[in-house]
Amino acid sequence: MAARPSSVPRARVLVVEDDDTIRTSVAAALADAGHAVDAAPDGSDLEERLASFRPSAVVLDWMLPGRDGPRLAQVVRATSAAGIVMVTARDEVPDRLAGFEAGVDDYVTKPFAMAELLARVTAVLRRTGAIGSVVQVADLTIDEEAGLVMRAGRAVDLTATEFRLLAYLAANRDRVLSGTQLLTQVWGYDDYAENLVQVHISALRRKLEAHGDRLVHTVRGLGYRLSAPPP
Amino acid sequence: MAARPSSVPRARVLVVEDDDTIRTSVAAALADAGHAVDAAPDGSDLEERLASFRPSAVVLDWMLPGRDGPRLAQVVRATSAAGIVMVTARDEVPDRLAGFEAGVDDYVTKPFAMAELLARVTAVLRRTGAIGSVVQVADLTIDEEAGLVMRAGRAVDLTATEFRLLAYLAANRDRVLSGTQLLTQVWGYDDYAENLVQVHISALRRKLEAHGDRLVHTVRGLGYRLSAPPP
DNA sequence: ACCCTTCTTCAGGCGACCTTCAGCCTGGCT
DNA sequence: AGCCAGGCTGAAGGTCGCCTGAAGAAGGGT
Repeated sequence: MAARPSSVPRARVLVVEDDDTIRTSVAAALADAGHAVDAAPDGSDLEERLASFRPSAVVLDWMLPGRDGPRLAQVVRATSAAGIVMVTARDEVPDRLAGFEAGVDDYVTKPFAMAELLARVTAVLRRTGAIGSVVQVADLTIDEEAGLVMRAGRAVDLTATEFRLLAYLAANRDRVLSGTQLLTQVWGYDDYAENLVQVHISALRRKLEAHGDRLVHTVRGLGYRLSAPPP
Repeated sequence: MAARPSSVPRARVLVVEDDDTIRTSVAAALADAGHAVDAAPDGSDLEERLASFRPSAVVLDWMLPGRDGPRLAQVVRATSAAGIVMVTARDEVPDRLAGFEAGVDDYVTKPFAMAELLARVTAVLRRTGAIGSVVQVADLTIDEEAGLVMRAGRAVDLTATEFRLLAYLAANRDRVLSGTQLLTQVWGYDDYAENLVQVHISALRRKLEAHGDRLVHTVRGLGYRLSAPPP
């Protein structure tokens, strides 16, 4: 297997599959793609594994001894934010619908190409935010993984808090986020701390909008929103 | 189209597909599922549609006249946070991989069951956290969660009170709401404050009907009603 | 131990928004 | 046509939320 570039993002992935051959090969492929992998033949100790291993994605077999796929999918969704990729031999439309109803993010039928499973797991990881992706808003570029922010081709120097604030705004671009929401999500505070958010928004604007239009919009009475300026 | 309760989860979905039959049926199915839908036969004006319609998900054909799927997928990812569901007739593993490399979230092959496409779009919407209560009346779209109001594809800037007023009218579309009712439900006032409501209705109309027909109708002696203009 | 950066709190000032008022308009009735 | 109640809207005052400079507090590095 070829050495992979060191820039490939890593995440923790849990594999639950009773077929030994499939389980080990899937686990090996995921590990080779740079992810940390945990594997189990059934879902008997799923809760514990979720709690200790804290996976960002779960590859789940549909037919399992003991509790089956749908039940387990609900457990995963209820107790973690992990994405779920269901793997199954059943390939009828009603089966797939049942899977999506149970809350899975993707559905792959056996036999499958390992590369495709990998691609789908990667897509789910990207979407759940487990992989820091590059976000672009107008001429603003935010590279979460590298911790880099650029505006109109020029690097912008942000403090740690400012960066987290901007990253959260970017992850929810075009949506209004209230002060309380920002405080809990960016700072982790439960109670509302006056104008803490205001001050940091202000600082962010000063740096971000030094050489460009307004990107952080305030929606009076509601909160703030990151979006491209109107033409 | 059947009437639906306004509490059903909804979002904005853009469909780009050159086959007229498929495009209209997909658009209809999505609309019937309660989503606000925009559709285009090709990706020529994709940027504009993304900027104005601000979809939370894009259903994208792989083979399109002009710029093709992968190119368009990259445009979507670079300039918006929308999830992407690729629809294609090509069903070889390398094709799928190319799709995922381009950054799509899911991949459906023709022919597909409409229910499955819906399920996959829903899964993507759920994962992107885009499901909220979106209400559409004629060419007016109200996204309560994002705090967004759009008329004929253009964002409308409302104050907090105007937004609450419109949201309440929309939640009770096609029903007449008295001044007192609006005052208690939107303002929380017990006593009737003269023409407070009138003034705000007036402001709402000025902004809403700047580029379109009348949507807020006054029913003399009874109150106001939000409904599509007669054809 | 000191300094420097960053985070947080405080207070003043400003502007947008809400509300009221007054005059004009519209539609329905006689 | 004329009248009248109800509806509409421009203008103005006051309030409240937001912005920002400045100073204190906390953490990290030398």
